[in-house]
Parts: sequence; structure tokens; C-alpha cells
Amino acid sequence: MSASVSSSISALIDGLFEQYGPLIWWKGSTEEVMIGAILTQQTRWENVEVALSRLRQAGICSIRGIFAAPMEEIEALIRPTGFFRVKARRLQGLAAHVIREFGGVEGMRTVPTEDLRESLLSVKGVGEETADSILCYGLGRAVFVIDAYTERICWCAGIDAGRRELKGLFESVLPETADACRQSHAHFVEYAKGYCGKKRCDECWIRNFDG
DNA sequence: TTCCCGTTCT
DNA sequence: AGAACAGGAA
Repeated sequence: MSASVSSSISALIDGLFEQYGPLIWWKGSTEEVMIGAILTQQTRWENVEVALSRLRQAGICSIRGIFAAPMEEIEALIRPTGFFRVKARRLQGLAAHVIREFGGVEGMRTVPTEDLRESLLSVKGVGEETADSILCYGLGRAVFVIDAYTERICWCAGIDAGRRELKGLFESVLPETADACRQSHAHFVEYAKGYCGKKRCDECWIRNFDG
């Protein structure tokens, strides 16, 4: 946890902001963000939007809608996202948990972030990345989401740290607001999709980065 | 490590 | 036809 590591993180954040500027990802309701967070696991976002609109048309794109719907209906509607049998069960498990523990999404808003995170992690199908996405994008908490892209970029930048440590580093460097976390995370994903995914390592300013 | 699985791009 | 995709469980 040296100061140089923190400054490296800051330099990455600043460099990506210079490259992409203001970039806001998804203004959705809390409930749709929660559903989308499950559906997007190992799946392209474009396919998630298809599934979300199908759920909306069926009138079940909500916690209570998912909770009440037959498993087969959910499976059919979310089919475009892949892993539809597993994800349908994860969605109902999450909906049931929210209703049972908090009486609905509104009941979550007063719960401290760490408590809420632990609660979400107890749901089958909600791992750390999904839980943090829900907290940041769905509930407006100042939580930074570490995903495979972020981890890879940091590794290429010479920052030798695991996901746990990276999360703490980003949150200590960034302003303590959900918008700051959202925007920076979006930058990392955007960069990785543009360069890492297309293997443009020769054009990557982050590789062998030492700031 | 392997499985879950449809869609899109190569 | 093959790989890759906003992961997580067993």
C-alpha cells in the first residue's frame, strides 16, 4: 500500500478521463440495475438490453414482478443473455432475498453499505463484482467495481495487487461519490474493450506505464 | 477447473 | 467453426 501505487492509480484515472471525458453509463431504476447486474454476468451488454426490454414488455422487470413470475416465463424472456436457466434462478433468489430481508428495494436505502454488501453476497449468484455493481450503479453508493478489465489494465500498468486491494486503492483515491466511481469504471471498461480486446498492445500507453 | 448457454464478431 | 462476452458456483 505504498504511496507510489496510489499515484499510479491516480495517473491511470486521470489519463483515462483525458482520453474519454465525461462518460455516464446507465441511468436505470434501482430494480432494473439489480436485474441487469445478474443478466450481464459473462454476457454482452447489448444482449442484456434485449432481455430487459422483453421483461418490461411482459410487465415483470421489477423485484416483485420477478418474484411472482413463473420460472419458465423468466427463462424464456432472458434467453438472449445465455445461461438462462441459471440466471432465472439467480434473479428469483435475489428478488426473494430483497423482499424477505428488506421488504423491497426501498428498505435497502437506509442500510449501511458494508452491511448491504454482506447481505447481497449471501445470495446465490451474487458475487463481489455483481454486489458492488448493484451498490454503485443501483443504490448510489461510493463503491468501485473491480472487474477483469480493471484488473488487467492495472496489471499491465505494473500495479501488482489483487482485487480486494485494488478496490480499496480506487476508493481511497477517488472522490467518495457514486458518480466518480461510475465514471472511472466506465473509462476502464471502455479502454479495455478498445485496446485489450483487440490486442492493440503496441498502441497502449498504459503498458510499461510508470507514473 | 469445469460447467452454465445464446449472440455476435472474426 | 471458433472465440469472446459487465461472473459465479460446485
